[in-house]
Amino acid sequence: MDFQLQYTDKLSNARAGLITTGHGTIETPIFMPVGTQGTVKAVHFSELKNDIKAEIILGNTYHLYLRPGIEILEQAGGLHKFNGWDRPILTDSGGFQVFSLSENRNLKEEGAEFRSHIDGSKHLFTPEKVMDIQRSIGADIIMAFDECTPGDAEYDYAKKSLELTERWLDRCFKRFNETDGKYGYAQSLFPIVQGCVYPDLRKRAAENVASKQADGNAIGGLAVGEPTEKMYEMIELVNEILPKDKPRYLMGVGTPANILEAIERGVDMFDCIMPTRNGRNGQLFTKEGIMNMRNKKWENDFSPLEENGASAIDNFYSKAYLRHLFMTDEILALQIASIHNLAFYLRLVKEARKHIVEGDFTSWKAAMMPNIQNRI
RNA sequence: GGGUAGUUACCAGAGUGGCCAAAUGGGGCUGACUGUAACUCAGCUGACUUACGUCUUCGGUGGUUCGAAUCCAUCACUGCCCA
Repeated sequence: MDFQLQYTDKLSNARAGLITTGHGTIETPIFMPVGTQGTVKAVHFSELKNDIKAEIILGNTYHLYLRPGIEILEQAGGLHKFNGWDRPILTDSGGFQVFSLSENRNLKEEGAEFRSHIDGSKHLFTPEKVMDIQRSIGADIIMAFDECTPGDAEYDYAKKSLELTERWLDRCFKRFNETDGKYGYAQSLFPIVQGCVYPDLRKRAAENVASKQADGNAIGGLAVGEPTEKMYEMIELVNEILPKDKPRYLMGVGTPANILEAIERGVDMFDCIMPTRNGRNGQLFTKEGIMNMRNKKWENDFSPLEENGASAIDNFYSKAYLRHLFMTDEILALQIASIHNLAFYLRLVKEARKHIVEGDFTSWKAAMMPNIQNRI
């Protein structure tokens, strides 16, 4: 994997770059739709390419390990061959599941012991095993196995958690360097900065991560319960330390506003379930603000979903029709909302990139911020 | 015409003398959702009120009772069965 830093904003830390992988290139800043189980929920790949213009999607190690399982993925020739997505893929390591499925796991030095949320069976995820699984899945970018610390963790817990994550990181790199990709193209391992909301922990974590000289670096453990301002502070602090010539990936974030704030602070890559999950739950993101499509006020509003929207479906379908689809529990509602939101997110980062290149990112962002946070 | 069962909030449907503004579903209204155990979850849904609370309701009317959605009488309407 290669990263070329193409432009840097004069008034902020915003950057535009180009990532080259074995499955094509990615223009940054980029938003990566989440496809946990090898599918971006409710969205066909043709729509992902043509309407949404996704350049890279995510998969999840924990979920793909449980189903369909590593054997099937290897028989298929990796996730790209299995699901037919021929562009770049990034897999999360399962570190977030250590956090989100915390009732079903037991953390030990060796690794995280999980109980499957599907059948209750026991599984042990070690850093080595997670590297092996991600070799079998075959994503272009794979993530270190970490503990995603809750945003409200006490200092002592956060410190112990970070130390465990750092020991696991060394084991991840050791295993990663001892093995090769299985399908004829290179994979890159991104380490993850933890440290909760504590500046000294974040600083130390960022320095440790930077020392690995990886192809790219991630910031994790944010937007997990801490105040938003703390998140921005941590991003600033960490990005002062992470290498400028490598892409920076802010994991799991966030709202459109979060993303612009993070781009301004030098983040290049994003993923979030928000456009898809919130879309399925009836929430639409637009450049005018956020709409709840179940609201009665859309009942007889036959105007397009979004004027000059990011995809053709915005003109094709009306607000009243989409509301009708949600109220009657039609599957098409989930599809339209997911496509719309993802297209909006992808256009948002594409426009951010354009304005970074043109040199007016800061003023463009300032004009965008009030609108995209508006409730309509 | 005879018999029988029934009539409860937007719908369905519990409740058979005080703990009932009335269970539970559905529908409706509003909100939440940030590296996806999520087409999920939460609140509200008689009126007025920020709330405490007050008031008006359980087909109509009239009774019995300290007290009625619940008991009695009668009227109206509906389902089913028999002619």
